[in-house]
Amino acid sequence: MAATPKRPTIKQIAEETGLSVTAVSYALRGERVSAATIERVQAVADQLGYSADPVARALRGGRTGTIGVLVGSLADFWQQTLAHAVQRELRTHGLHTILADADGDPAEELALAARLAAQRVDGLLVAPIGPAGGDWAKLTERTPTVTISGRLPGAELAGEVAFDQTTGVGEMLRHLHSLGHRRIAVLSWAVEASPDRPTERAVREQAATLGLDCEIVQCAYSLDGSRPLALEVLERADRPTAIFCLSDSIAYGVLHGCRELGLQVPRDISVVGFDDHPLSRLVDPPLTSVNWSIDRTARAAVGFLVDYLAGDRGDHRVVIAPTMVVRDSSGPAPS
Amino acid sequence: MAATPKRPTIKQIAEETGLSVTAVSYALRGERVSAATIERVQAVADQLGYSADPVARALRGGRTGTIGVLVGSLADFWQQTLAHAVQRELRTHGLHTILADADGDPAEELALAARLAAQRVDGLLVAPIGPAGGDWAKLTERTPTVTISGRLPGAELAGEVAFDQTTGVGEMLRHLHSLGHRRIAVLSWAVEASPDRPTERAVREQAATLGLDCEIVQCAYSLDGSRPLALEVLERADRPTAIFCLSDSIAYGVLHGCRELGLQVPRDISVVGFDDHPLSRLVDPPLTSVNWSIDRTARAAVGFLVDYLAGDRGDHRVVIAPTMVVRDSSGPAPS
DNA sequence: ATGAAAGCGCTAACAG
DNA sequence: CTGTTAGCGCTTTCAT
Repeated sequence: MAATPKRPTIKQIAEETGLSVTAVSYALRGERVSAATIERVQAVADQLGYSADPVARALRGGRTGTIGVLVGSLADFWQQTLAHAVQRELRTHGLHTILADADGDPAEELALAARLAAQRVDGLLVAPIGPAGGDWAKLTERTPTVTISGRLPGAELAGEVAFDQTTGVGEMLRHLHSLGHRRIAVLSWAVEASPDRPTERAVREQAATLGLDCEIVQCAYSLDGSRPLALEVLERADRPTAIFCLSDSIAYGVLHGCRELGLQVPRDISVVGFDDHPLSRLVDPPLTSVNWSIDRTARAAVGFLVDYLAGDRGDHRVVIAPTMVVRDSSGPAPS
Repeated sequence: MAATPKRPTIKQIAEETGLSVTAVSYALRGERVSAATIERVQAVADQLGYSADPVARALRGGRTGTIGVLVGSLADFWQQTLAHAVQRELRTHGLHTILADADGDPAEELALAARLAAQRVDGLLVAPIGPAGGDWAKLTERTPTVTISGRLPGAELAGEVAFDQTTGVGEMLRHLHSLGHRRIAVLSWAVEASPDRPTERAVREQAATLGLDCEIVQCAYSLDGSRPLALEVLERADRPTAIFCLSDSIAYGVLHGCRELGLQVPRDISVVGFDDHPLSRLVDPPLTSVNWSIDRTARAAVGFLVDYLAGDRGDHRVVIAPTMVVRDSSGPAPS
């Protein structure tokens, strides 16, 4: 370890071949120099096990072939899946991924994004937690950025994948309404940190229209975060007849809580989610949710960024429509 | 975007303050220079929104504060969770994470690890797919590496978190044996790519001891990967009475397949997993599995690396013991 | 206490 | 086709 047999450099190849570093640099990239030189250089490079130093390249400027992916919270199963899908999609374009996780803290997002940019990522894919704080103008000016379901104040975007939250929320609330539910608890994350999330606004508006009594409850992300809260909500005297979780991960925690309390879903209470994680059809009972195709989302987001990097400044915005998926976790309101 | 208002550099601060870059460099790190200078420099730095360029630092040498995390496949839910846990743990130590995903391809692992090293990560956390190929000696010599459940040929390790696969497999097979199962299909991933995985060896040995008829079946990772295969296995004339999945994600796909075929678990067939993903207690039926505490694993792995980086070359090896978790997906073998 | 200069590995003008 | 030179932003001798 301390021995540090350093990695081979372009300079060594230059010495070995008797060429200048410049010539080697070109040869390695197959430019300008003669075919014979290219071959000779390649041979030495292979033999030395040379590969260009990405850090030096990055410092010099130019593309790094790496994209920064920033997600709101990897504690959320759906976002885990999204991150994987995005990464996979990037790979099909020959791009590497650096994944960063704001871990539920909106204040952290800008700092993390800045750090990714400082690492010279060629572009940024951001799935923000909520209305992120800070001024993204400077950052997005220098680093092409595509957002996934969220806004970045001041940002100049290379692309945008929006989710039609209004329709999604509307369909779900109408579904619950049609089942006779009138008092509904809505579990959402990061409410305090970013109080004006469009999803919650949509909930309030649609609830008003339908005449529903919706209480929005702040909730930690994820399974373990939502369970204790769910217990609290479930044990109230005036327990709601349905719980609408703004992420399936939250719903999982609620299902867990229901089980602990001996509550039958959906007989005693309905529980629904909002992103349709792949496992939602396998949990007990299968979770009613709203699907936003992860594949389409990932493909669109990556496509926008790749197009942009290729110089295409076309129309880079798409709205993903929700697909309501009714399963067994929602049923008639108990009378 | 092309306008490129570059990020502030140390040089700009030097000009603003009338100092030399050297002095500024020291001042920013609070070294050598006078308190007054430090303050003056800080003020200008803050005002300019300066932060050190990590790329330049990396090129120069020295620590980058970033750790590379390499996992075998992010398509696997458990590994997603592990990655998150590790990342979180690193963060408590003030370390940043670059996450890379071999996506089920053992041949890719060494290349990805090399790339992370080239990015000047301070250390590497590797959860390999199976007996990885290639020679890790050179890499691990230069970059401190901790493995999580797996071996790296030739590697000189800064630490090792091993899983006691033998005991884990043994307990599960004995559990199935005691329920009367004799013909068991074992679904594993990456069998072809790395035929001698210790887990599978353990399966063969323990099966022989118990007199079980265990067939090891190659299986793509994850939910969607295992479902078609499961269907194939389930529709055989001589269907096994139990399916032992070497990862819970695989088991989820099998459960899905069973449902499609109208097979009741565990009445018609038992299905068990092997890593106890947090959702395994929530699926239908709750999955019998073997738990390797993710938190302990993450904490140990990160702890080893941090210790090592701090100069502590103590004993950096731990074996995580399995905890058998019997739930409802395993029952008596159908007669 | 501060500054000048070298260098990390690579690429890109600009010669020849 | 190939070499010289400069420079990306930072840290670190070595002087002053």
